[in-house]
Order: sequence, then C-alpha cells, then structure tokens
Amino acid sequence: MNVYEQVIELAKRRGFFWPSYSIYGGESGFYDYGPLGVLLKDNVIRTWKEAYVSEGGIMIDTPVIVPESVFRTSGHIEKFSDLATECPKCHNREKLETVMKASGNENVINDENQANEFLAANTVKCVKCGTRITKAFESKQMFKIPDQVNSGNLYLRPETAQGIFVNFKLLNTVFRGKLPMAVAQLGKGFRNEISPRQGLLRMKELNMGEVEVFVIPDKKYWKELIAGDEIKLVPKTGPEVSSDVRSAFEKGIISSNAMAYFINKTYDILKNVGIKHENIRFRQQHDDELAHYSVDTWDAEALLDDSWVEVVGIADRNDLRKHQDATGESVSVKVDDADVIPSIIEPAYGIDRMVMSLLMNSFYTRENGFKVLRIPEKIAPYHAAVLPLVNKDGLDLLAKELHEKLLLNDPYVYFDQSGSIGKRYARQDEIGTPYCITLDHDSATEKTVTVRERDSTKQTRISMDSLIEYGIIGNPEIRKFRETLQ
RNA sequence: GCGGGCGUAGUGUAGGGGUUAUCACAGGAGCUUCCCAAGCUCUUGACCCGGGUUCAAAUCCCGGCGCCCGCACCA
Repeated sequence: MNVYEQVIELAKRRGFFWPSYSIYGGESGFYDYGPLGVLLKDNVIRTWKEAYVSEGGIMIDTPVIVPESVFRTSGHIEKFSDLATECPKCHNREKLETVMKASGNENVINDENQANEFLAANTVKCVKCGTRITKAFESKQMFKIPDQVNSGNLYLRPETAQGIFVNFKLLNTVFRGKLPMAVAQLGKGFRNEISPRQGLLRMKELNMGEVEVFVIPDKKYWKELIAGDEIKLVPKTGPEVSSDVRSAFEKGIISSNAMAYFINKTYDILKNVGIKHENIRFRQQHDDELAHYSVDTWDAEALLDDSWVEVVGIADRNDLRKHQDATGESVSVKVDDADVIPSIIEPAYGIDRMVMSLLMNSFYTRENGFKVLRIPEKIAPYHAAVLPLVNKDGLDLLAKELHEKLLLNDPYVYFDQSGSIGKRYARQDEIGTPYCITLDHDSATEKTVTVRERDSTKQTRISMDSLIEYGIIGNPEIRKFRETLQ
C-alpha cells in the first residue's frame, strides 16, 4: 500500500474522513469529515485565518448561492459551460470548437440544439480517428440551481472570490479607504468535476480559503520582503531554482512584490500545518493553463506519493473593472489624488487538500509496524491524552480528576483507561496526539505525572500543578523537555 | 465520461451454486497488568444495490452504484 492508501484506510478507521452516503451506495466526489477530521480541519482553518488576520487582513462571509449576472461578468458562465463532443467510435472527447476547426468550420456555435443541427447537416470528423461526429452536449462545470420561478438563474459558486469583489466598495469603506487591502473568505465552493478522484483532493463540494489582496496596479506592493527560507520555485521560463522570495523578486523570477510576499506567506502556512519544506514547491503556470481571469499564477504544490499536487493557487487577476463596467458602480480608490482601480493578488487555499497533504506528510510507520501521525502539536485533533497506568489503587480516579482540571484550560484533552498502557500509547500515536500524560504510583504521592512525547516516545516527569496552571501547549516544562529531544 | 481491474464485519482478508461464510486486527464487557498494540474469558459485527437464470445465488449472467489504474477533464 502506498501512503495515500494507508492514510485513506487510517482516516476511515479512526474517524478523520470517509466517502459520503456509503449506506446508499456512495456518491462520488463527496466526503464526510468524521470526529477527528473536524477538529483537524478546524485547526488548519484557524492557522490560515490567524495568518491573515495578523497580516492586517479583514474577513467576510457571503452566500454560496450566486445570481447568474455575477458569473456573467466574471466570465464563468461563458468559460465553464463548454460545448463538447465525443467520438462514437474511439470515445475521444474534445471541445466542439476544436473538432469544428479541424474540419475546416470556423463557425462559432454556443447552443446545444444549433450544434446538433449543424453536426447533422455537415461532416465533422474526430480529430483522432476520423469517425464522423454527430452529437454535441453541454459540459457544465458549475452547478445550476433549477426551478427558479421569480428570480433569474442561480448558481452554486465555484469560487468564493466573487463574493469579495462585489462587496469591494463596502469593504474598502470599512477599511477607511486605504490600499493595499486584504480580504479573506472561508467557505464552500462547488465544482461539477467530471471525474472526481483521490479522496479529499478532488471533490465536488470543497472548502476554500480565498484571500483577495487589493493592490495599486503599477506597484503591486504589499509589504517589504524579508529574505525568508529558500523555497523551490519552478518558473514557467526555466528550470527549478531554490531561492528566498526577496532575491527571486529582485532577479525578476517573481514579477511583483505582492506575489513574492504571498508565496512566502503561503509557504509558511503550509509548513506550519505540517507539510515538510522539501515537499513544497511553487510552480508558475504556463500561459496555456492559466485560468481565464488570470495573467500570472503560481501554484503551491505538495509532493504526495511522488506526484506534485496543487494545494494553493496564487493568481494575479483583475476582476474589479469588469464589475464596474457591468454595474456602473465605481470601484476606484483615491490614491494620491488619482482614481485607481486596484489589481488583485489572490492566494486561494484548498483547505481539504491542505488536510490531505498534512496527513500524508505526517504519516510514518515505525519499525515495529505501528503507525504514527506526526502532526504539529497545534494542528493535532487532541493536544494530549490522560492515561492512568493501571485502573486500581485509585489511579483511575486521580487521572479523571486531573483530566477534569486540564479541560478547564484546554478542551482538546482526551481520556483513555481501557487496554494496556502500550495499546493506549499506540492509539494516540495513530491519531497524532503529541503528548500522553500518564499517572503512576508516584503521581499519588508526589503530585507528578509522566509526559510522553509522540515522535521520540521519550518521557519526562513534571508536576501536575504545572500542567494545570500552564496547560499542555506552551507549558514551560514540556517546552524544556522538547528541547532536550532535538 | 470512456477502457480495464476490483467490490465479503470498522480494517485487512479466506472461500465460493446448498456452509453455522474463514482468519487476524480493531471494538465492547470482565479478569490480569507499574510504561509502549502482552495474556485469559465472554461478546458485537459482513457477502455493494437491483433484476435474471435456478428447486436453491454471497457464488453464474445483465444493469446500476462505488473504488483503483490509464485516457480525457480539473476555472
């Protein structure tokens, strides 16, 4: 089994996530987050949110249902409902436009019925095997909400970004008219994937954390760059280089200050949630793979089972003017007495892909075959587990008492008294709990406990009072112990 | 969506026209246990769904759904 398969197996067995609606046969493209998965995902979201709030970003929450007019302006209606054809013989699928052109027809047809009439009257051949194509169909990538009676058509959003763009003026007023301004939105997006696969990596309903950074177009400046870590960068024009973002910007590998800044920031976020730095790279999209709205995009990719998977896309886009043109509502901001329509640098995070990537990066099999999730302590579903070494001599009661007290500071503390101590350590290792707090005979007399660190399995003895007073994460004695493990 | 492979307890599996459907791990109850899935007793739990063939289908056939691999798609 490769890491992906092992993580999927563990995720289902321990309750991180599993396919939705399985008792009805399943529905591909949808996954449920289980008890541990919800906690883990929330921690990823919290990390992302705190990273942007501390950056001075502001947040918004807008509906998942969006009127057609918005997506007409954004270009999604036009770009995401292609007419397509399939060869009746070799089943090769192409855009209608492509096969038409290949057969010498320059007509542009945008209607399914018209397309079928045209194909019935004219000979259009498969570009691969030459068989005549007779049918076209509409390939919709957005979910349309049916049966609208009084309003126009409505769609489920494929990205959360438009909810920010249409509120730009209100947001900027709240932000007291300043630029640059970063607005973040967390929410569900919906994409009608033709063939969803790979668990959380490609779902029809996904969790997105999108940030729209509005900058002055001729500068595209956010903040002064710091050198930061060396990051793997794959520019569209050349081979991979390893460079900090400041020198990459200075050398012109990255085109703007804001793009460089948020590449570095994204790198930090991915590292903080538990993706190893050597498994992160930023790849600049080639011109032919750019989204319709973007002129330059760098994807953050994570190395999972020997293939690079896009986890975050950082796009240089310019949607505001389109909304101004469509609605007549001004989107310009006064900068030094000039009216400026901001440009946008958009880091868009696939939250589910971050969860999957961190699990696959954390997964580790010990020599004895036991599995461990080496999740960063702040990201792990539980921070610690309280375990009585044995269930007699009052140790179980003492442990329960300590558990109750710890919960006052930190709700993410587990209690387990069933099975041998080794079995309980193994259980916690498998769900990524960084610390196990064990009570033994000395605990009763000395008011101390042992703390076992997950990755090293080493233990230290600290006072119960310290745990109660300082909690687990950030506890000075645990900190000190950790340093001895390096 | 196409082609190929595969669907048996929570997980991993054995088997396969008539069986009480195999085994292990996990789970639950208890005993034992002073530090890494130990041991003992008891115990919960499965043939993806529908149709067909047959006296009889988990087993054979067809369809659906799901998963995996390739192709295509991936704003």
